Amino acid sequence: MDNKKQTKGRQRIDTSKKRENEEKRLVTFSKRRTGLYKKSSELCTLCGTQLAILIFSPSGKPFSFAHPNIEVIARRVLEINPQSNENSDGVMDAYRRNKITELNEKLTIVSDEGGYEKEWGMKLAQMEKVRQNKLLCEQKIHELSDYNVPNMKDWLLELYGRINNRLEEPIDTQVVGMYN
Amino acid sequence: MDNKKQTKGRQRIDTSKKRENEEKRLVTFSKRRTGLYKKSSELCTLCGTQLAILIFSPSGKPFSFAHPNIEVIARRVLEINPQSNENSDGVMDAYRRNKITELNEKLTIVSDEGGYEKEWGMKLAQMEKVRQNKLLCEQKIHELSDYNVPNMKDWLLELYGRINNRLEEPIDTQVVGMYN
DNA sequence: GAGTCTATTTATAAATT
DNA sequence: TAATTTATAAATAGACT
Repeated sequence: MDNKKQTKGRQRIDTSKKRENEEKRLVTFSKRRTGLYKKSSELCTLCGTQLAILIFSPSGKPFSFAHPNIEVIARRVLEINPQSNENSDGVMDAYRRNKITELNEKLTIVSDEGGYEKEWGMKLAQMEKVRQNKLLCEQKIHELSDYNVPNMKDWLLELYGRINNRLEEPIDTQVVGMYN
Repeated sequence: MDNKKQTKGRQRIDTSKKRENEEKRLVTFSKRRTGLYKKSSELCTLCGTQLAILIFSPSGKPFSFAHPNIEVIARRVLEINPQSNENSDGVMDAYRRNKITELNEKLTIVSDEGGYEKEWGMKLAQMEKVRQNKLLCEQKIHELSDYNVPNMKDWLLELYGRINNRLEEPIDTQVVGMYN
């Protein structure tokens, strides 16, 4: 009889460093991003939370995921009753899951096409450009005296500033032009 | 010999509906949020992406996670060389993972204490209040004519609007007072 | 209520189609 | 170049501390 295993199955990878093989890296990005959306969706459903995720690929392409609203829309598109009590193992549920995945892809495309997220994508890309020169957290964050932060960039900067303030050894920071 | 199994082990749960037992729901929220942070962190490390997550618990308490900057700070705190090539299975790496988890918790606390995210938390809570009256995606989104969206709330609204525009059967939406 | 331990479910790396 | 398959790694529900 044929006891030879057909594949080596899942192999352990080092999650503490970047995958250098570009092909593998792209496949991993796609698979794990999908997995992250699923986990996020489940967290929201199980615990009744709201959630938003933004991912910027190295090229600056933005991906996003939000819950529960995408789910609400999915139910609408699939004509599934919001209070449905179907068991998650059923055939219909597998179908639903696929549809939701499709819809998430559509969400990404839609928001990307509109150029809407490009706005943020560009801002982050600019930040990244600066970061590659000098680490962001080594730059001074000042003039953020109130908490009425208007956008993602400032939110992140503010957050880092706060962490920085709590470090035993404060990081000597200074602002370098963020937009050039 | 004692063949009796000590526990029933992991049991399957229905991920298509909210956990009704509050104690279990809180445990699940804590465990899965941690898991989501880990997955997010790995995605960023493996694929070289930037990522931000916002989670609002039903009570409006905000949690956040951002990468790679938190990692950069973690390395600093742990005095680990950024270009370290240690294998992820090593003892030191387990230690590092724990420290990063700790730091993520600190991040949440820090940003929460400052009242910074409370701003958003309140906005989302207000949105939620409206949503419970009438689903958000059933409300009209208008006057968002440009893409220079100033905050999270508008970003979400804009996103939903765009999805809405692509649906075969447009949702008849209208704005209800968002802040009362 | 946070951490540990099983047993099991779930995610996914690599191969394959 | 994107789906499917296989085998294994990783996450986690429930019980216990």
